[in-house]
Amino acid sequence: MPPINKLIELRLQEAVLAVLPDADVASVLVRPCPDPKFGDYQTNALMGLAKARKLNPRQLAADVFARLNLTDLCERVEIAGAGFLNFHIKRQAQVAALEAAAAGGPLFFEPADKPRTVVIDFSSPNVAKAMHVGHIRSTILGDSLARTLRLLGHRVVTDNHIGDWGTQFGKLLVGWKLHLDAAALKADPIGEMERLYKLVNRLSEADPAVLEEARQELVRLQRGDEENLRIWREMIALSQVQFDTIYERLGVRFDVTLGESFYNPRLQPLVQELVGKGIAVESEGAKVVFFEEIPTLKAHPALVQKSDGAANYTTTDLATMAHRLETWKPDEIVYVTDGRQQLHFQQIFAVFQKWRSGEKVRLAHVWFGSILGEDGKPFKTRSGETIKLTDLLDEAAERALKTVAEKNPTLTEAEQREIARVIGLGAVKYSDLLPNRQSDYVFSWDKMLALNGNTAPYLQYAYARIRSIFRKGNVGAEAEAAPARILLDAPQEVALARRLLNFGIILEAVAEEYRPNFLCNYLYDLAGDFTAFYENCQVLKAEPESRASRLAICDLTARVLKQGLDVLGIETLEQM
RNA sequence: GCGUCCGUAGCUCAAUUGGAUAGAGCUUCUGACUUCGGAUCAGAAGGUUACAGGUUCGAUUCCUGUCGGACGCACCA
Repeated sequence: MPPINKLIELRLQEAVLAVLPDADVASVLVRPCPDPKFGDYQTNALMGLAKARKLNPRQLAADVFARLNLTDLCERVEIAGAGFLNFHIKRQAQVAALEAAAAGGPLFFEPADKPRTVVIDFSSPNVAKAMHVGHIRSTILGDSLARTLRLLGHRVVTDNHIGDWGTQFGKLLVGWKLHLDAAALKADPIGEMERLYKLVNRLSEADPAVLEEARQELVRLQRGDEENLRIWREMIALSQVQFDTIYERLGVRFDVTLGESFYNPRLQPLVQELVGKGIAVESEGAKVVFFEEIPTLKAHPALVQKSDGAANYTTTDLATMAHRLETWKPDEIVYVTDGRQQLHFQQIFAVFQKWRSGEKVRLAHVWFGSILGEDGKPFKTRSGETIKLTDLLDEAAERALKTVAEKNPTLTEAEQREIARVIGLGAVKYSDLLPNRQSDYVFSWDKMLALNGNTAPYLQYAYARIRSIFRKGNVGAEAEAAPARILLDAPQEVALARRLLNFGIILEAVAEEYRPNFLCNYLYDLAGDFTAFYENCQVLKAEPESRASRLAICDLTARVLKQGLDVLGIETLEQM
């Protein structure tokens, strides 16, 4: 059975169409009430419709109300305020939904009726550089969006667009050929490559001849010089080992990893095509696309070929789009990058409009703000270096370990370490996903690892506490909880049930707006509702019928918490 | 100069097509353990949503202006 809100929504849309046959009912949605005193669900869409048609909103609400038959689901439906419809769900309908989920049915969400194919481009680290804190938001956000869309039944292609081509390889090649420390490369390949780059960078600042040499090496690489290609491929391979290690640690998976260099053969034909179609024109020796018709881009033409004849990242991104369209025929391509690239994406989307105006694909730049230090400046080490991702994850686990050892000293050290790993990783991920992605946020170990407030450890604790009930009561969750009849007596039980039922609405909002923070806030609210239930409703010592019902409610809550955290890429623990 | 984003409680942050009384945590104060994990919970205090206008039945949300901040603006990606 579809979720209750969907059933109401469908019938509401039918009723609206009966009253206003030409209305666009896609925007006629049913939402949870902000305050339970209004009911369980509401719609405010009728006021919007009335406004657009200059109708009296209360009258429209009354007309729609007259066509609505919800007696099987709702105890009552009210017209309220300026034209809200408030729906009070029958207790029995809520119970039926809970029992269906407890009996193994879907967990308060259903697969999309129109599955889409979505390519998600995120993480995008650079060859020969350590992944640092700047990569974390893209990686975590992109992974979470991919997980959400997959759970909702969409076809998702995660594509890691590695930075494996560009001018930095001139300097790297000079360094590799003249200054390579083989032992250091073996011990720490990334560290050695970073050292080489910095070294040559310094040398070329002092000596123009070094800079020229780097330029020459780059040209040789671009022309296909055998030795340079070999070295370049080795740098990529060494870097990929590092990427794989970090992604495995983070639990992030890519379906496809194609570096920028993969698209090199397509660049010149692409430029020719753009010029041939009159989309790109020559300007100051370069090939440029102008946007006279777009006010915000009028002053910002896009360069697709530099005056030296080389393509740039705009060209590469366009070639990448073409490849993705041919390969997967996506309904949607999502780019998860920081907000500083907004102009760039406006440009390539606008070029794409001119170039492939027939394509229906939805292009989305899902951008995010910066991570700041406690001083409000970009997050760096004390000495001003960028913070390496491995160091960050190590420190998270270390800090978590201190707390675990203190709170739970009876566990073995191995157990403590595993718990600390999960908590530390969860804390880092959650603190990245919780803020509205477009705002900058201040990085704080103490806040993300706190056991109070809206944090991953708090949610993991809520989960562990539920699991503890089943351990203590010596009941297997499945065995005892599944067949139970559910009773909603205490107000805390009703509130918790209402929250559980809204899981699917939240998942859909996350997928629609690309905002996992909606889910974070939902899970925190859910944990709060559970705690109120936990404080007020005895489970194990309740009368048999009530006990079985409450165990089932506990199990459903645990499952939603686990599923929700999983969508955020965060693991749960049986004990912590 | 132009553009994008932002300005919400002392601090860090929320707020679901514009929606009903703007919510949390931290901090401060007051309480709650013969009860399932006190790694918890309850209560109190804290607001002219930067400012001034406008649109609307209704604005943190949309429009205009001012102030303040971050970021970006053709041959790096």
